[in-house]
Amino acid sequence: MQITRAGEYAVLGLMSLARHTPGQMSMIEEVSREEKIPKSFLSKIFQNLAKAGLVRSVRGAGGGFVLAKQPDEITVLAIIEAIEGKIAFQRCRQEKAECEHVGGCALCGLFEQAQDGLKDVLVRTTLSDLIRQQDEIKSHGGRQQAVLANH
Amino acid sequence: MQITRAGEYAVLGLMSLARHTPGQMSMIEEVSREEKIPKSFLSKIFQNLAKAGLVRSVRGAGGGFVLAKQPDEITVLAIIEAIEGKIAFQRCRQEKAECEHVGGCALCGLFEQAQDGLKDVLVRTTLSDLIRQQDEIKSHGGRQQAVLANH
DNA sequence: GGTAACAGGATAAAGTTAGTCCGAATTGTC
DNA sequence: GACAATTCGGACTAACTTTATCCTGTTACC
Repeated sequence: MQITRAGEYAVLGLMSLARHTPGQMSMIEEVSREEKIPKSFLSKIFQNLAKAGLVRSVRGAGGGFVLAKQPDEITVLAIIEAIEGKIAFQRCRQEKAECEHVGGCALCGLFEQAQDGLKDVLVRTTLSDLIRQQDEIKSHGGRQQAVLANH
Repeated sequence: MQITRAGEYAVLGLMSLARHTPGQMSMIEEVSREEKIPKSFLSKIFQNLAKAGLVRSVRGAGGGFVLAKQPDEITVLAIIEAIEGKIAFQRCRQEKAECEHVGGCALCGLFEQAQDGLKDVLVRTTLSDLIRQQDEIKSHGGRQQAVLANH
């Protein structure tokens, strides 16, 4: 029951892109150094983000990655699902509506609710929200609790 | 990002116990057959539930397992955490308040929120809620959507 | 003492995670 | 056109987790 590192790195990596001036290319090398993420792993992750249409990649000298959308149009849910696939707690609903266990479907219903609660939080937060929060944390010396910026 | 089978089996197994008259022993064998869960695996799971104090085990002939509390005192969260350990999405908050990634703590804060949203759903549902819902699903021929019994 | 039941440890196969490595393709520059 | 910079894509791997199974030991009842 954890977010994978790949998902975490994806969000951090995109935050790094978002902090740059819009349209400016960033190289894997840079982002990797900035966020302390293994370079070759990050490169794999960005490949998938490109496939998902969240970043645009440009090869060759002077190439790199740019956000494909505005930071406030990219939700954390979209990023995580791009890397980890659709969030799906329960096994049953996916294909058939009934499961073989006696109490199965009551449980599946509950898991669906739980999953929705989770998604709800992740879909309400965008890259720009995260960056704003991060700035606040930094400017207050990190002494305070996490800020709940979205309402 | 999934509930493990062990966690799922634990809930189903306890639902099975809860359907019996209070105080009546159930054997692994029975529950295993009823819920179609591998016997030896289920036995391991119940061992852990016993350690967590959710069931009482009695050895020897005529032994088995009984719920250690009333079904409405056992939340799904308690069951899942007994089997899978504390739900913890984020890595950072656990020990140190700061993480090394640049945008790290903003992200940790978000994950904490998401995790709370999830826990909230799981803690509001007890074994008896699940059983009630299951009865409703069955009595309506399973044609309807999952019932949201808790408010 | 025999049988029924859980306890607990060892083991194992399969799947997932977290990377690494390398050659190929693409682009800009001289 | 040669060369350097950079991503793309696939193969590979080591470690860990999940999902079990099996065997021996222990406890309780008769």
